[in-house]
This record gives sequence, C-alpha cells and structure tokens, in this order.
Amino acid sequence: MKLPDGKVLTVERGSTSADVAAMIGPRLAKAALAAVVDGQTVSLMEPLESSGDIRILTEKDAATLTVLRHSAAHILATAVRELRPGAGIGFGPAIDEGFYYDFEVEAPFTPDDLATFEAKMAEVAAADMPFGRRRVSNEEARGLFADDPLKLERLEEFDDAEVITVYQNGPFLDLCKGPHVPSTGRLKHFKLLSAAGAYWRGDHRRQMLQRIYGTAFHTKAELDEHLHRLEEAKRRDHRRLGRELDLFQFFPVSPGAAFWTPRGTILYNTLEQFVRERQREQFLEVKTPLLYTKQLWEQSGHWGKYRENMFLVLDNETGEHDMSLKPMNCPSHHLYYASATHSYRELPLRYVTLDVLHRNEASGALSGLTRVRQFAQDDCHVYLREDQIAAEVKFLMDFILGHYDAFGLSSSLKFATRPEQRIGSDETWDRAEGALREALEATGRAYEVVPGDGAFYGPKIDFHVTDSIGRHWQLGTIQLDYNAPERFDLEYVGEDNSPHRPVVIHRAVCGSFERFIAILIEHYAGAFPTWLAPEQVRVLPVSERWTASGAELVSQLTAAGVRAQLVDRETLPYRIREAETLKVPYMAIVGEREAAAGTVAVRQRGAGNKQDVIARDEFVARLVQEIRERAQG
RNA sequence: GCUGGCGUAGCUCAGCUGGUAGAGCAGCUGAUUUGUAAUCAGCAGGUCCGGGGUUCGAGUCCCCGCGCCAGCUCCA
Repeated sequence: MKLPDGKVLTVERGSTSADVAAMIGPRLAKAALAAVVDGQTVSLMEPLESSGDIRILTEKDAATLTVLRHSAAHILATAVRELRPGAGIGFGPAIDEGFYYDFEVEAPFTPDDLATFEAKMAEVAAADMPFGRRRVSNEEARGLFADDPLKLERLEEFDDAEVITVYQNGPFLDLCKGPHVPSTGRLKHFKLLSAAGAYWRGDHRRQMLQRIYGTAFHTKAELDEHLHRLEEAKRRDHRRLGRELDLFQFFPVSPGAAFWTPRGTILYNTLEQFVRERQREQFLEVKTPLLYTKQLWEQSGHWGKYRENMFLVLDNETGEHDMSLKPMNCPSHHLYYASATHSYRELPLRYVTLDVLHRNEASGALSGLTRVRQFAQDDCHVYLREDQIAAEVKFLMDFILGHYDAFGLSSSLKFATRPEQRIGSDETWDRAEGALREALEATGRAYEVVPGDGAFYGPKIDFHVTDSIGRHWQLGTIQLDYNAPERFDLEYVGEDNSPHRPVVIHRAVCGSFERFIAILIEHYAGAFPTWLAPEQVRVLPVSERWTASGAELVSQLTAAGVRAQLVDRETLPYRIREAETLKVPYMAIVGEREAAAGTVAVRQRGAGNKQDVIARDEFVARLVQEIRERAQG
C-alpha cells in the first residue's frame, strides 16, 4: 500500500485500513476514523482488496464528518429500535448539516420522544460498540432483513454484480454501503433536532415514514457553534422581524399573500425603484394584463403542464373555469413581441414586467415571504438571435451579479438540465443545453451541474446567493427557451430579408421581490443600510421645549429627500430605546446646546452613546450622500 | 396536498387532573419636562381560531374545518 508521503507498506492479504493505521503508529491508529483507498472513502474495518494508494483519515479531515454523521444515523436507529422494537427502518444518510433516519412506526414521534432517543443514543455511544462490516449475497441479505419490508424493497434493486454489505453495531443491523467510524464511542457531540413525516423514497404516492433529524460534530465547540447559528437564524427570521419592525402581515383570508404596511411598502418601493433604475437603459418595461383566457395558456403549454399551479377563474358567460390569473409573464411578452415585425437590428430586445403573479402553491408549502401565492418577479424576456446567446448570457450574468453586489450578497451558479416533465423535442433540448453550457463556459465562472432541474421549456442557470450567516438562497435565473418561439411563431427579419426564429431567454434577478426582501431582512438582521431603511432618521428633542427646533430639522431632512420623523413623546431614554428596537439608522437629538448652535447630536444605530455633534447642514449633506451612494452601512 | 405540532388581549406568554380568564409590553388618561436602550400612577382591551359534540358545567376532553410552524412533495 502506498502512503501519501510516497512510502510503501507491505501488508498481509486480508488486512484492513485499521491494520495499516496501526503499522504507521499507535497515535494514528487511535485517531483514525476512516480511510481513503484509491480515491474511495472506506471504513477502517473494510478489507483491502488489492494494493493501491491509502490515506488514513482523522477528525481533521472534513470527509470524516460525513462518516461520523452517517454512523450517528445508525446509532439513532439503534436507539429507536431499542425503545420501539417494532419500528421499520428506511434510509438514514448523512446530509449537509447533519443526518436523518426514516422509520415506519404506528404512532408518530413526539418532541418528548426525541429527548428519550437522544439519551438512549448516548448510552449506545458510551457502550462503544464496534461497527462490523460484512459482505453478503442478496439471498443472505433477504434472510437478514426478512422482517424489514423497506429493506427488502431496496434489495430488489441490486443487480447481481453489485456488492451488498451490511453493517452491525451491537444489536442493530443495517443494509448499508458505509463507510462508518470504527465504533459507536466515536460519537460524542450530537443533538436530535426535529421529527417530521417524509414520504418513503420521496414519492408522495407512497406511505409516509417518520423522519428524525439530528446533527453531530467532532467537537463540542463545533456543535455549540452550529446550535448557536440555528438560534441566530431564528433571531433573524424575516417573519419575526417583519412583525417587530412592522413591515408586513399575513391574514388567514389570503393565505400566501403579503399585506405590506406603510414601512414595508417603503422598503418594497425602494427596492423596486432600484431595480427600475438599473434596468432603465437596456431593458423595456411593459405592463400586461393579469387575467387571460385559456387559449393563451394552451398555446404556451402552461395549460397542460402547469394548470394545477394556476388560479383558474370562472367565466360567467361560458360557466367554465377557462380563464386564469397569470403565473408567469412569458406568454404576454411573447404575444407582444409577435404583434409586430422585428428586424434583426433590434435584437436583443428585452421586455421586463414587474407585475404581480399568482401561483396556487400547495397549502403546506407556504412559508412567510419566501413561499407565497402572490408575488412579483423582476421578470424579463430577451428575444435574440442564436449567435447572440453567449454575449447575452454574459451581459445578463454581469447584470445579475452586480445587483447582488449592491447588497453584499455573494453567489454561486447552478446549471440545470432537462427535467422529466417537459415540452419540446430532444433535438431542441440538445441544442439549448449545448448553447447555454457554451455561454456559461465562456464566462469562465465556476458552476455546478444539476441534472433534471431545468424549467419545463428549457435549461437554466440558477444563481444561489449566500447571506451574512452563510445560508444559501436560490434567486436569479437565466433560462434558455427554444420552445416558446415555436409555439408563438416568433420571427425576426434577417439580413437576408427572410424570416428567422429568435431564441428567448427568461431572466429574473431578485427571483421575486417578496423572497428577495425576506432575504434582505435576514441578511441585514433588520438593520437595513440607510438607503433601504423605511425610516432613515428619527429626530428626538430632549424635551418638549425643543420640539419646534426638531420639527425644523425634520423639514430640512424631508426637503432633502430623507425619510425623517419627529418623536417627542415620553422620555429621551425611552425614545432612544424605541428607535434602536426599530433599527432606525440615525437618531438626531436636539436640545438646548444644539438648538443654540445650529447643530445636532447624531447617534448611530447600534453604536451606543458615541454621539457625533455636527452642524445640521453637514448632517443633511452626509445623509444625502450616503443614500445616493447606497452605502452598505 | 401529506405527517406531526401549535392557535388565549395589538405583541410575548401564564392558566394544575373540566368550575365561564391573568401578567408584562404596546394603547388610552393623568402627573412628570426629562441629555443617550424602558419615569410613575390609573384606565381600557379577550366571539380563549371557527363550527359541532360530550358534560350540570369546556380555554381545558372528542370530532370536523381554517390558519401558522417543522418537514415531505413542489418551487421564485
């Protein structure tokens, strides 16, 4: 076996990675959690099949966290089986932030059960049961899992050539390809987080299992930090801040549709204004109807593929639900494009609509502002020649990334290819995927491929942004569409004076204003930079004697376009606390000294009582500049 | 849509095994005129999510809806 430093160790046939670790040294043997053999992460107890490269992994290697979590899932299942002997077992993998295990049980788990399971897991870990690995034949496996129908179903899918392995720790046996840590004692820092139903194999037509989520780390510090991050996310939750900062509400009479308060409306309009300003030069904004007959949706393909997500409207004359609120803007843009003859010289032609859209989302899918039934996209459709795709994709990409930059959001790219449910021929898809991939490659940016995740009409590039606490959100998108031009018979007149088919690109930057605002709220934890803040300055006279002086300052600020408000009730400390709670960026305090000198004592949000006494004119000028520059604050 | 949990004053939450509701904040009124994160006092606020049922009696127990939350499915 060849070690990472180039040394070659000769071991007996049938040796394991654990043996290799022991030969290297006792310290490593003790710290070892798994190994990488010929590029494959394997369990230490796995026999080495042939000579090759080997590297022993300890908790310092990131890959072992996944192994630990996978083992934690088995330890959870061990505990559950111990306490609920009849529980059927589904799958139990490691996931991004932890692990889960699915169980088939009579009665769903309660929050109290989680605590009990967690305690039992600690016992299983303390018992330090070794994880044993064994290769079995399919027939033997069927015998071992005779009482586990879910495992038997999985076994049916193996073909004869595949290696089937089982792992056992103490009483618990699972069909599993591993790898696992050497023994249950390696699990020290873990926590069970939640329980919820999950369809067997993710199929909503199959039975629902009960899934338990948990997380595990190598060290207590990492676990604590993770739990702390979950708390922090809760603290920033836009639904909570939306209420506390008085930005929006929901009413049961309109599930999934936000009601924007005066403060929230300012935020919304400010964002919209920003979007309009950026796209003023290179895009053409159009307003289109909200309601259409099904004829349009039949032509676009939505009637067939998207109807269950559309709000259908009764037409009194026909007595049928053959009208619909628009769930997307594309068809209306196509309709408009097709209404005139276009020259190749006009292309690319970019239509944008910021209208409200309606999608009838499953009731259980609704969540705050991030999953709603009524929302507005900054929705653009570009009509262009095929030879313009690469340049256009680059242009749109820069445009989108520039938008995220303005908010300090970093992003990554995903390339999504044809889904199962789709329209258009395979040849068209080949062409679209090829063209989009080529354009993407040409930008030189890194991207991840997500097969089968494309829109039903074409492949897409999705933009995922990372917020200030490291969470990912899918926002913008660039989708290539060769189908719509066919369906809507779109044309342009080429240099050769004959008609040609344009290509369509669907583009959104914010995704939806609703979701984007939710992300901004959480990203800034409600402390918006001044240009976005619903209330930018709160003017606080020290006592009622200085109200007039404060009112004068408010007029001055308002005249300069700054959103300012005078608050003169209650005591000064009370009002300062109130303004801090509402996360108003600036407090302008006016008392005897300031009134006399024509100055203002400026207290900045979150800066404590480090105030800054400056001339009023200067204060106004500074604010105007900060707002104009859209400073990050 | 599915599984589970939750739903008490504008907000955050008490309310034991059934005996027709309570606090803090917010609101209103008054006193105080205040210099950097809550001045004091008083008052007013509730179809206990909605509808059925069990019971002498239901916020509390049962059933059916609705909404929200955690997930699943789906997705901007």
